[in-house]
Amino acid sequence: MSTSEISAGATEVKPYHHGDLRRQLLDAAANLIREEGEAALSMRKLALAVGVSRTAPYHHFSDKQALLCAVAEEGFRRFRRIVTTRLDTSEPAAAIDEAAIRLFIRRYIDFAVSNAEYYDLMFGGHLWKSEQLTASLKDEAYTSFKVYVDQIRCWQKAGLVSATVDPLRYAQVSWSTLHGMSRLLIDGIYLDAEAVAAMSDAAANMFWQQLQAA
Amino acid sequence: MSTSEISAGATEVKPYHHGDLRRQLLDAAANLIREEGEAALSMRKLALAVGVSRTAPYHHFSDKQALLCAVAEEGFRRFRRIVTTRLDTSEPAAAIDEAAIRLFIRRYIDFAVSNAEYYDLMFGGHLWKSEQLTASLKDEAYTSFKVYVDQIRCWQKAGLVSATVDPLRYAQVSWSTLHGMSRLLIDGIYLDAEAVAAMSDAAANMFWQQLQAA
DNA sequence: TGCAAATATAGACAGCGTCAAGATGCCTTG
DNA sequence: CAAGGCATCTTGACGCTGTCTATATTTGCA
Repeated sequence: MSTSEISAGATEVKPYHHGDLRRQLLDAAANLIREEGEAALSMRKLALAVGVSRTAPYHHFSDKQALLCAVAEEGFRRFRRIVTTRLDTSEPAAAIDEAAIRLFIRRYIDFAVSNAEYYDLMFGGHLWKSEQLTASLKDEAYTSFKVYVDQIRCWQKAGLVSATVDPLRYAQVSWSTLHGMSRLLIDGIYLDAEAVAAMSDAAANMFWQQLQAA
Repeated sequence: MSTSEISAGATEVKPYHHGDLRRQLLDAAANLIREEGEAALSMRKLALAVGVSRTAPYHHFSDKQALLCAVAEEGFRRFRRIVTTRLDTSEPAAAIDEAAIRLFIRRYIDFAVSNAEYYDLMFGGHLWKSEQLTASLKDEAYTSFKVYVDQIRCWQKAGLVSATVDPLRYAQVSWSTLHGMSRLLIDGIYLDAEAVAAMSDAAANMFWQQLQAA
């Protein structure tokens, strides 16, 4: 029973050239990481999962690292789409109160937890320490942060935030909080899933208080 | 030129039984991780570095995981020694102000950054998600956190901290901030080493404000 | 003295990332 | 329509990894 015999009977013929490998590799990689953890991802398993030989992926990604970078970029794309919707629904820069911050925090944490396989790659040391990360990825990350800082500057100019707040420092510290909560949850150190909402709200309270009077 | 000939001339004889393997493995592991990163640590390189055969370490640690757990435990021991000195120098629970918090934060961040090889293992997902981490390690971590929460409760009872603060939530959020800052620095995402002090102080200001009036 | 336990060793196996050489199909240019 | 370059996919190979098994050496206790 050769492959061609099977193919003749089946609807799928599986041509020599896959045609959509790059896309499918990225998706399969994200799935594998989500289900079995980043450590369990191997190029060989990945190739097997997609149904090609072990070295086929190397025609689309120079490296395992390059593949992981590409997955991370995908993650940043999703991240931007979710987090930048924080203002778009309401007025440009008019509405900023504790509830708005609460919503933003919940969105951030929710993204991190439910897209842990991407978040790990995006903000994990593995890629950032390697010096091999794509320039575009670096830009993407820095831009995201800069947008956050500028947002605060904007609120400050509009008199919605205390003038004594240093936007850069506030951004660094508050992002640290969000990142820390995300990491502790993802890494399984904070286990109490019910407490997430309460923690988020406590953080919102702290941020808001800081923004109002420093 | 056989080994025994060398030994005859040298001061070190290198007996069949090493005698101090476990200790030296732990130290060498920490050094290797510090110098080349956690990913670069292999049991074989470790054995080579200490001067024994590749399987010798398995008589002291059942697993690579078990060895990493032991290194992490060592880290917790150092951590406790450094961080719990926050009050011991001053009065029991009398002195608590922004300066004290600032000092505590700087100590925490400093430990994390200058002992990154331990911090990674102690609070990294690698060990915690694996379900294999030692019970004693888990206890050690939970105890550290509980001490932190109790400290705040104590201050609150003494009227040094606003009654509206929820000690548990505050502890969770503030630890998240410290952990987040540490991770971002260790992972090379926050590169500006000069900003660390400013960030720490900004965090202290935020914590203090929260503790005073919630 | 002798025997079990602790400790060290070499050998072997499957799995990993990745390089090199060869096979196959697609697309363009004549 | 033919030819041939190019992207893609394949198998083979190498050195590295964690760890199992079987064997050797040493220590310490009966």
